Amino acid sequence: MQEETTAPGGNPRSNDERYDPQRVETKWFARWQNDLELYAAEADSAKKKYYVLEMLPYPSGALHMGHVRNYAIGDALARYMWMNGYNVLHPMGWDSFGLPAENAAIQNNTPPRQWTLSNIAKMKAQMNRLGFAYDWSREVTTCLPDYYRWNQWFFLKFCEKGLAYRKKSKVNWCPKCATVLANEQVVDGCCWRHEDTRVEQRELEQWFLRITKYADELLRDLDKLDGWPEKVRTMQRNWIGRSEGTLIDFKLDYSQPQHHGFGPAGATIKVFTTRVDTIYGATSVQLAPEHPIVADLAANNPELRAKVDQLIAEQRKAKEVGDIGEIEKHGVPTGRYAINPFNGEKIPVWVANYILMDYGTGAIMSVPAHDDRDHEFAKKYKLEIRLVVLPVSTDQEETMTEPPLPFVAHDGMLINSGPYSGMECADAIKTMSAFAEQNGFGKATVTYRLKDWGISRQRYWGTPIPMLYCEKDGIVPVPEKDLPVILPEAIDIAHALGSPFGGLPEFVNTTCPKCGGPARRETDTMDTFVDSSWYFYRYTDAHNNRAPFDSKTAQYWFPIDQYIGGVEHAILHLIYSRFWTKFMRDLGLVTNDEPIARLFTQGMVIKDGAKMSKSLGNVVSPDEMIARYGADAARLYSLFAAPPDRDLDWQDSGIEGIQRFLGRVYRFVETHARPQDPNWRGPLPGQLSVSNRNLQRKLHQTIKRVTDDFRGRWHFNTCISAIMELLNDANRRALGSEDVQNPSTGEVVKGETIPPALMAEVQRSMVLLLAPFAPYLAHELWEMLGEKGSLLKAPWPKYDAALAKEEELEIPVQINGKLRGRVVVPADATEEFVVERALADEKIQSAIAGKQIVKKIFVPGKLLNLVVK
RNA sequence: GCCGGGAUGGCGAAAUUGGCAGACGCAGCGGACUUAAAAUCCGCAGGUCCGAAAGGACUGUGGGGGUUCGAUUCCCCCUCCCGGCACCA
Repeated sequence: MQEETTAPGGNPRSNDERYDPQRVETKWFARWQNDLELYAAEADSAKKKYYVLEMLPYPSGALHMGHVRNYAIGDALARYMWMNGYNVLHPMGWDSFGLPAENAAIQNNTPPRQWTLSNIAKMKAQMNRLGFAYDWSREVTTCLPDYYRWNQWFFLKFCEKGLAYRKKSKVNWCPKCATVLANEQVVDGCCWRHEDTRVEQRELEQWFLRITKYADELLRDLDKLDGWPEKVRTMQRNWIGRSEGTLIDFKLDYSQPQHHGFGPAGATIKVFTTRVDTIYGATSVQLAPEHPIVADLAANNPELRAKVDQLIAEQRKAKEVGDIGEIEKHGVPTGRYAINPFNGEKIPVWVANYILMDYGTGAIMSVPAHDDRDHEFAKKYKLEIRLVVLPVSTDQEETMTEPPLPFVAHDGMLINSGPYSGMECADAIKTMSAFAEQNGFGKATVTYRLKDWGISRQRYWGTPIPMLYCEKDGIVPVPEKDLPVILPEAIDIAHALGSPFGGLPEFVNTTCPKCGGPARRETDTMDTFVDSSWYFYRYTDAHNNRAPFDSKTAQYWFPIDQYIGGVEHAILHLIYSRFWTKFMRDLGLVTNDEPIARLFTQGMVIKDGAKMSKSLGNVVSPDEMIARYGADAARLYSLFAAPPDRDLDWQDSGIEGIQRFLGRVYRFVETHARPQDPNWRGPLPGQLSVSNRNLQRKLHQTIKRVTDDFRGRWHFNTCISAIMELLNDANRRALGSEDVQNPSTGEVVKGETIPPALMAEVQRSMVLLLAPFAPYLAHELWEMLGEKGSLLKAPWPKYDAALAKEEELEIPVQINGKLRGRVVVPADATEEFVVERALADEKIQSAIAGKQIVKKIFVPGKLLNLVVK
C-alpha cells in the first residue's frame, strides 16, 4: 500500500495511506474502455425505459467546464436511473457541421472533415476519461453522410408537403471576399476579414421551411410542457409572438387631379392593428421605408426617394448596432393621401423609420392619441392628435375628463367614433372587425412574430440541399433513390469561401432526372439547426440505412424523459426541435406531439464574476483539473459548488476541498472495511447502543435526503453535503470505536465498537450514494468492500422511514418570539409535556418571571412559543 | 421600457410547507503528529458589547414599510446585479 509515487498535486507522497485518483481512475478507465456493452441500452426490455439526454456539443476540439457540468448532471441521473432498475438510454453525438471547421481549414490548411473528426476523437477521449456512461454504439456525427442524408430526405418530405419554398431574402455580402457572411462574421457593419469594407445587403433566393404553419400549435402545446422551466416557455411564447388584430385596407386617394399620372392605380395599403377601435382617431398612415408601395410612390419623385433612402439607412444601421427601438423617429410625407374606410376621411401617407417591414404588413394607421410611438411621432411633426377613447371609471366625472395622452389602456369607451361612440373597446374591436369583413375592406386576423425558417446557408461545411435547377423543368428535387447528395470533399477551401461548390463543375453539373437534360445543383447548404432538430430520434436507431429511424423503436423511447442543456438554446434549437417533431408526426413517423417531456437548463460556469473566456484569461481547463485532482473531483465539484440551475462560481480552492473529501471517504473504507469478518455480511445485532443507533439513523436520513433530491429538485450540492455529513459522523464514531489516548491527560478511553454489519451497511450505502457523482472512486471502493456484482446496476439503497425518524428532539422555546432556551423531549411529545419541561427550565423561568403567559403556540416537533405579558 | 432570475458570514452556499439563520465546503485561527514542513487528525469561528472564564446581552438574511405569537420565506414600495426580449403596430 505504501508506494512512493508522485501525488496529483506534484508533492511527494507521505507514508500514510492516501487516495491517489490517478491510480484508481486509470485502472477503472481501462476496464470500462474494454467493455463496449457496458452502457448499452437494452433493445427488447421488459424494464421501464428512461431516456436521458444532454445537448450534444460542437466538436471545437476541447471540452470546457460548462460541458463538464452539463454532462456530470446527466451522467448522475443516468446512473441513478440504472441503479433504480430502468432501461436507460444515454447517448452522445456531435453537432459537427458549421463555420469553425471552415475557419480552421483556412488557418491551418486542414480539410474541415479531418479537422472535425480529429476534434471529435479528442473530445470523445476527454468524455471517456471523465467517466461518462454513454452508449457509444449509437453515436451520431451529423457531418457524416450516414446522418445528413436523412436531413436531405426530410427536406424532400418538406417539399412534398409544400412546407419548403423558395423566396428572395437578404444576406450579408462582402464585396472583397465576393461571398456571403454569417451574422457573426459582420463586425460593426464591416467584414471580419476586411475591416475597411462595409458589408452589403444582397437579395438571394433562399429556401424556407414553413414553421409558421405550426405557430399556433407550437404556442398552444407550451401549456402541456409542464416539465419545462417556466422561463423557457415564456421565452418561446414571446418568440412566437401571437397577436390578435385586424387587417384594414386603406385605398390611396386619386380624387385630387395632381395625383393622376403617378403612383400605382387602384392601390390599397393594408395595415395591421390590434386597436381597430381607435380607427376614428387615425390621422395618418405610416409606411415602412422598404414597403413595396413606397418605391412606386417615389418613382417619379427623386426628392422623396432620397429621403426614403436615408430612412432605410437609419434602420439598417440601428439593426446592425442592435438598438432598433432606440433610434430617433424620423419620417417624411409622401404628399399622397389614403382613405379611412370607416369614415371616408383622407389622411396623409407618410414613410417613417419606426415602421418595420418584417412585422405585420409593414404599414400602420397612426393613432397619436392612443399609442406611445404614434404620439411621439405626431408631436414631432405636428400631426393631428384626436381623442377617441375615454377611460371608463365608476366615477362619472373621471370618465368624462380628458385623460393624459397618449391613453393606451384597453378599458375605455369610444367617443367621436360615429356609430361606435359609446361602445367599450373590446366590443368595438369585434363589431368593427366584423363590419370591415362584411364590407370587404378588412378582417380580424392573427399575426405572429415568428417567421418561416430560412435554412439556406451559402457555406461549404453543411448538408447540401438536394435540389436541382433544370432549364426545362425548373426546380427539381433530387429523387430519393439518389440520396445522399455527397458533400464534395476534394476542394481547396482556402480559395473557395462561401458557396465553394460554384467552382466545382463536377459537383454542380448534373442531369435532370425528369428530362435527362443538363441541370445545375443547388450549392447552398442547410442551417446546422436542421441537424440538431431531430438527432435525438436517430439515437434510437442509429444505424438504420432505410429510414431516419424505425417508428416503433422511436415510439418506445420517446418522448425524451429528461433533456439537459444550457438556456442559450431556449428558443431556436428547442422551437425547431418541437416543429420537426410535429412535422414527423404529420408524416406518420412518430406518434408523440412533443419531443421532450422534461427540460432542465443548467447555469453557466463563471469565474471571478464573469463567464470564462480566453480574453479574460479566466478559463479553467478540464484536462488540467483531471490531471491535478482527478475526474471524480472535477465532476463532484461542478455539482457541489452550486445548485445545478444556478450559475457556478469556479474556485480552485473549492475543488481541493472536494479532493480531500474523496480522500477521506477512501481512507474511511480502507481503514474500517472488514469484508473477511464473518459478521460483515451478517444481520445487525438486535439491540444497538445509543451511539450506533444514532449512526444508523444518520445513514437512513442521508439515503432519504439524496433519494428525495434525485426525485425532486435536483439540488445535488446538498446531496453531496449530506454524504459529507454522514462520513464525518461515521468517521468520528469509528475513530471513537478504537481505544484512544487523551493526549492532554494520558487517559486511555475505551471506545464503543461499531458492529461489523452496521459498518458494512454504512459503507455500502455510502458508496452507492456516491456512485452517480463519483463513479471511479465508488467502483474502487465497491471492489474493496468485496462486492462482486456491478456497481453500475446495483440497487439504489432504500431507507427505512422508521429508522430515519428522530426519537428525541431539541425543541426551541421562544418567549414572545425570541429564542430563550431549548428542551430535549421525545419526538412525539405533547404540548403539555413540552410546556412542563420548558417551565422547569431555569432560563425560561427567569425570562418569564413576574409575567403572565397569555398564549402558547406549539408546533409539534418544531417549537414552543410562549407569549407573555 | 417589458419579462424572468438573483442579493444571506471573508468566499461558494444551506435552511424542501411561515418555526433554532449560516448545514456542508473553502479561506482563517488554535492544537495534535513531525527535528521541521507537507499531508492527516482534533477543535474554534456572523457582528458588536459585557465577562478572567464559563457564560450572557444586543444585533443580523440588499433598503423601507406591512401581515403574524413568529418572516431569509408571504404582501406593498425602492436600490443594485445577471439573463432574455425590445419602435411587434
